[in-house]
Amino acid sequence: MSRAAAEEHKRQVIDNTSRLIRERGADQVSVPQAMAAAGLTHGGFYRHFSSKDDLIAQAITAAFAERSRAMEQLVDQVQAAGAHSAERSARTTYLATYLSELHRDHPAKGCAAAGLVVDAARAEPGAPVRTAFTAGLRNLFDDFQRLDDNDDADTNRSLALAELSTLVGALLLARASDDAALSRDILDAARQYLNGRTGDSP
Amino acid sequence: MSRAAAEEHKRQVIDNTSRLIRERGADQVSVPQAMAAAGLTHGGFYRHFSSKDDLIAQAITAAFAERSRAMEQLVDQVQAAGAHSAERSARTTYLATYLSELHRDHPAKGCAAAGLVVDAARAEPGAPVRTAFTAGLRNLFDDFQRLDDNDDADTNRSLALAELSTLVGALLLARASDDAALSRDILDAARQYLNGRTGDSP
DNA sequence: TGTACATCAGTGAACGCGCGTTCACTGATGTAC
DNA sequence: TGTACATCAGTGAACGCGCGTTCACTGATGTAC
Repeated sequence: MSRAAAEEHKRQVIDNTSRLIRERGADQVSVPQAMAAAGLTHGGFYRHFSSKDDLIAQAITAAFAERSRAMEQLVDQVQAAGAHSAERSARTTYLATYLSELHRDHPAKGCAAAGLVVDAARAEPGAPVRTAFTAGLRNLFDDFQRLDDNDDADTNRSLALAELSTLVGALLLARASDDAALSRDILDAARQYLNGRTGDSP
Repeated sequence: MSRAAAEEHKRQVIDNTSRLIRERGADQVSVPQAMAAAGLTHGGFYRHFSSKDDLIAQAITAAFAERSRAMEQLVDQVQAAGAHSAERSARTTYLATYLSELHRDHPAKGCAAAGLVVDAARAEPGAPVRTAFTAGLRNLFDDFQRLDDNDDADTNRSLALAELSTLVGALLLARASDDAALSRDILDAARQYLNGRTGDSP
């Protein structure tokens, strides 16, 4: 195989792993599985990664990057669809998408913060997994804050931290609830709460 | 050993496991470890539990029950300390305690919903682990709602779902952030957000 | 452009380890008379 | 109250399994001349 092919294989392993870990958690994705997801056997793993932890950290970074690109696209789409107050509209769209049953039921392609927060929380301080998560999270806060920018940047940062906390908490609780009605109620309550806060409604 | 002693051993295994899984996650607590935490060897495990999953489900139930008792005590204390508007005060106290660095740094004795949400979310629908979590969560919502009861019960339930989502999300993100300042900012932002919402201040 | 050699991505077998679970056994507790 | 037996909580060895990691090997790609 060519070196370009090897690079492509590595990219595929990372991308597929970034989905697998959001769905099952890092512990439930083995090295053989991560390699198999890219059509490879496990033996060559250490040509690309220094350890399983190394792969997981890179997969976390990739998950946040993928979501950041999706967020940019959403903003572009809303702005292209015309309309003044495009930013507020992007925010409302983001909330609706984030708190949808689709997002709840498909963690593999979903929010990296929600999908990986516990894996990061349970890692040792200073571990690559944790620093990768923290960097991605900081980026997510910035992206989210940009959705409803206003004059007071400090207030807004604090607001972004709190609102994203609500999004992550609601999504996770909705995913864990083994009762369709309760699960939907949690998503609806969070959407109402966040929209009501700014006087916006879906 | 007497049968009473056996019962006591079982209780100890469940209680210790309920702390271990909140700290490390269910996957990171082995049957030998759970037994050792009660001073036993692993061989006798299946006299008490039908499987590891059975123990985990019971430990989840125990974790929620333990927290529910703590919440009752908090309400009693606030009410005993006198004061009209005792309920609003109980709410503020609960928020401050929940979003404290102490709670963030000690998941083992902390909120069961935050500590176990991902373990439940990753379990199969209908699995004992999930139904135990859901039952406990429903109870937690009820308890929390009672902290700031008002006339409109429906609005209040929705509010309780959203506010608890904020608490859980903020606590988890604060635990995962590998940066002391960011971690504190998240807790502070959520507390401000939730207190500002009802016009209450710490 | 063609040949000779070095590189290295990927394979598949193997390693030691801890997992959940099973089982034969022990001996104190509880029961029947 | 005392004796004989049944129960069963707990022990420790063992099981098959999948894990993360290592390694000798292969053969196509890339480099030097």
